[in-house]
This record gives sequence, C-alpha cells and structure tokens, in this order.
Amino acid sequence: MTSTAPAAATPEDLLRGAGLRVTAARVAALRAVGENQHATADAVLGSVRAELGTVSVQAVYDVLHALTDAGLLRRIEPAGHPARYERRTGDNHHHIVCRSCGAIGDVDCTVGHAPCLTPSDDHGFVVETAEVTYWGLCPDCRDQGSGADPTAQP
Amino acid sequence: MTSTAPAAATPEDLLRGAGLRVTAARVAALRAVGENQHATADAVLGSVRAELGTVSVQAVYDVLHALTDAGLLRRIEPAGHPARYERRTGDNHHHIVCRSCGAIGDVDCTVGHAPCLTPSDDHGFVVETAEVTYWGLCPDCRDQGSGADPTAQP
DNA sequence: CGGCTCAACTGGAATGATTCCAGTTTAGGG
DNA sequence: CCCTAAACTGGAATCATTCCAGTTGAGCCG
Repeated sequence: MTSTAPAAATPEDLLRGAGLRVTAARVAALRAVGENQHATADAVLGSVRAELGTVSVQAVYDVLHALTDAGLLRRIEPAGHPARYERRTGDNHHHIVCRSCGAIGDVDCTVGHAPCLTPSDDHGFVVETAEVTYWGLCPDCRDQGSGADPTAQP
Repeated sequence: MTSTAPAAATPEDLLRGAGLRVTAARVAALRAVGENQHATADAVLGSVRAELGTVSVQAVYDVLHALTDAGLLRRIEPAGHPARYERRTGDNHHHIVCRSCGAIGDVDCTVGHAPCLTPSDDHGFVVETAEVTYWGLCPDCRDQGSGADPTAQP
C-alpha cells in the first residue's frame, strides 16, 4: 500500500473532497485507474463493467471528464493513440511512449524544474504549460527486435 | 552531405531529390503546406482542389503520408486537434498551441540543445526523440478574452 | 515514340474514439 | 421521505483517418 498522501484516501473520500457526488461508476473508475495507470477509456470501461455489471460507454466518458476536470485524474493523449488517464496529478511530470506497442512510462522532470518550459520566442503567446513526450521503445519491444507486434501490452 | 535543396528549390526538385514520383497532387500539396505552415489535411485538401479541381480525400492523405515518410514534411498532432503538417524538417524544433483557437507557432529549442531530452528515469525504454508542446493563448485570443471561443477559461 | 508496369489516384464504405441527444434514474440536501 | 439537479442509459452522430477494389498515369525500356 503506498501511503504517499495523508493516509490512504479512499475513492469516496477523494470524490467528496473534490466536491463531487459519490457514485458507483466514479468510485469504480477511480479505482480502475489507480490499479492500471495510463489506462484508456476503453480499459476503464472494461474494469468498471467487470465490477458493476452494466455501465454505458457515455457514463465512463462522463466520469473520466468529471474526474479530470476536478483534478483527480490527468489525461494524456499521445499522438496516434487513444487518450489515457492517470492518478498522478499536480506534479508536471512527463511521459515516455513506446512507438511499437504504445506502452507508457512516467518520467519525472528532475533536470532543474523547467528547462524547456520557457520558449526562446513565444510569438506573443501566453505560455501556460509545457508538455514533454519522449518516444522510443519499451524494454519488451526492444528485446523482441523491432517487430510490429500489437499483442504486447502491460 | 552537400547542402540539401536550396530554399528556392521547386516542389518538383524536392520530390525528385527524395526519389518520389512527381505528380500534380504532390506538387500542389507541397506548395500548399509551404504557403500555409501547420496546415491540416483538410486545409491541404482545400488548397489542392482549388489548384487542381477534383482530388480525392484519399489522394491527399496518401500524399501527406508519402511526403512525411520521405522527410519532406513533418507531421504534428496536438492533443484534441487534427494532425498538421509543416515544411520545417530536420531541426527538432517544438510547438506552441493555442488552447482557444488551436493556432500553432514554431519554437526553436535554444535552451542548450536537449535539456529535457534525457529523462531522469527511462524505465528501460530506449529513448529516440523528445517532443515539447507548449500550451497557452495566442495573441489574438489573449486580447479578445472572449468571443470566438467556445470553451473560454482565462 | 508507343507500350508496359507498378505506384498513384478515385470514390465509396468502414473504422475507432469520442460526443450529442432525449429520456430515465439517483444522490443527497431540505 | 421528497424533490431537483446531476448522473446515467442507449442509440445515433461526428470527425479524422484508413481500408478496399478498381482505374489512371509517370517514367523506364526497347
């Protein structure tokens, strides 16, 4: 049990703390993402259905949206892949994505705080956040050679 | 290698230099992206049709794919937006995207060469490239603050 | 310079992720 | 316990992109 936060906050507590109604779908979705970081909406749908029985596709999208807006989840969208959700919020960490199987790893930006985060020429834009995505090969795909093997998934 | 094609290189020369067949669709697409950096596939389709008359959707996607594979174009895919194409290839510059209208600007990474590009913990991944996306507001949207914006959140 | 061949193109249908919509259920404050 | 807004249902729609089967044309070759 990781007790990084003050005590092991239950999904229910997290929801209430964020001023959201506590519903079965939200609790299940929160738990699903907690157990499977970087889960896709589809994966969450699967987990939630396995736990609750019938849940509509829309409900899961609604829930993921609500939780993301409330700051309980963070959504990441690697180019060419469906969106994924994670529970690590607040810290602006980055991600490394496997070109072959799409697996994702977290990357803490320890190189100072924001090295790249101030563009040299911002074209008059007001910069709010900077997002770094690393692309490469995960250990599994690296070992298997470079086969386009869509059967691998963590 | 010698200097690649000079700035004044015609689309035809660029295509031949890349070992690609010279077709009307490719020439037109290359010119379209040249005149409208960060154009979407749809925008390119519009330009190409304006120039050539009837061109199929598939042809434009084929062309953009071929040109991207050949290194004549670079594709960028900001989360939540359709893919865009640009002619600045080779240098690993980055992009700033307007949250409000989706406008895109180029950002040269002058802060050293690759500050963020070496993750602190790579999880065993083989990192090939790093991609930085800045999110913010473009000058127009910043000034307006409201109006042509469906989901304003200043 | 006319033929040949395969890459390129046509047009229509399919895909996958996500959203819209109208009606029904339910959490939780009064 | 009752009410109301928020959440959920299920089906259809959207949007970018790709798949498919047949047709056209660029560029090489004799």
